[in-house]
Amino acid sequence: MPASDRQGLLTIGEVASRTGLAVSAIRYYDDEGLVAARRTPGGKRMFLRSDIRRLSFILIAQQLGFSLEEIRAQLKQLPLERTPNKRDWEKISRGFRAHLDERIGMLERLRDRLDGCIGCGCLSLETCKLYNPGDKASQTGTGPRLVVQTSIGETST
Amino acid sequence: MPASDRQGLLTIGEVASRTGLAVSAIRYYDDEGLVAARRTPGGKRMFLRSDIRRLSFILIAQQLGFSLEEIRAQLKQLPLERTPNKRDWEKISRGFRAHLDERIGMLERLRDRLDGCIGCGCLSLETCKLYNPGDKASQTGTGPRLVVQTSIGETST
DNA sequence: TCTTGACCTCAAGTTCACTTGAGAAAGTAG
DNA sequence: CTACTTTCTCAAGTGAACTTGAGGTCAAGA
Repeated sequence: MPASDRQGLLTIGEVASRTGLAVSAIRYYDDEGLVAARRTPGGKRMFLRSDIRRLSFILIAQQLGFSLEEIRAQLKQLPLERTPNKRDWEKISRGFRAHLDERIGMLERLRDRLDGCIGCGCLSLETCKLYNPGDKASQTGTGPRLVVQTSIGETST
Repeated sequence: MPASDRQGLLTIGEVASRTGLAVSAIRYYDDEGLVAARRTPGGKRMFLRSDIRRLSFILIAQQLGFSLEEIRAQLKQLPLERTPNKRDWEKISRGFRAHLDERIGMLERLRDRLDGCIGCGCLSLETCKLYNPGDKASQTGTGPRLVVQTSIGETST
């Protein structure tokens, strides 16, 4: 029997063409636990329609610069084995929105600073404190710490 | 003679502690042509003070998700061998600001879309057209194309 | 002069997010 | 049943952005 028998489940190829993702990428996300495909007796992956939503979320969050690790943390709030409901998604999207706001704020702060620097004609990132408020940045940590910090590690809710 | 003889030039170690970058990273940027250190007769890298500015720019732009390749393109507008002046930096920072605005706009659009989805309680990324306006995204290109596209490839000025 | 620390080069290793390839099995169309 | 497409696993490769390590040099202080 063709596609009608499969209880609304989708093959990896179908999911690929629906999301625009490569089949290999979807397999990778499955291996990494970002989605949880079930299997046919023959061992083929079958996806819930709601998995498309998960994958969409992954794509968008990635575009925003979140790592798969961070995205995985967000998605952990969703049930893997049942279709997520309203409440489930609301929780995620609220947290996501918070991160968006944070990121927008960071870019705006940077832009405004930059405006100031253009205004004074220097773009002296040292002087304007856009970068490395304390000069000796190397003492404050391993990597460089900027004013524009991101961090999605902990959900601040 | 100690640091006073060096005509205002900085060693790689000094640059590292000033910028918070690892020495190895600075060497890498030098190899990649993102900065252009001169050398002492003995072969040691010496940097202009203005190179700190270049490196600061690299750091900030990276935080915003620009690749070294893209950053290199921006920095190409600066003279490598002389200390960049007001005008030089103004040009860069204006282009940079444009990219910031673009990125802020993209995030705001996404946030507003997401608000709508939270409002209707679905976060149906498919339905809400946040992602893949035409469903069959795979036909519109190789990778997934989102509403939130970035691209800094061509400077639109 | 000797020693120490900062610096050098070059090759190889690392992490992330995948892709590619080989070889095999599953499922569908005729 | 045959042919063909899709899918499977597993290993290895890719590119970006560095880091690490080995082995050697340079320069300033005791």
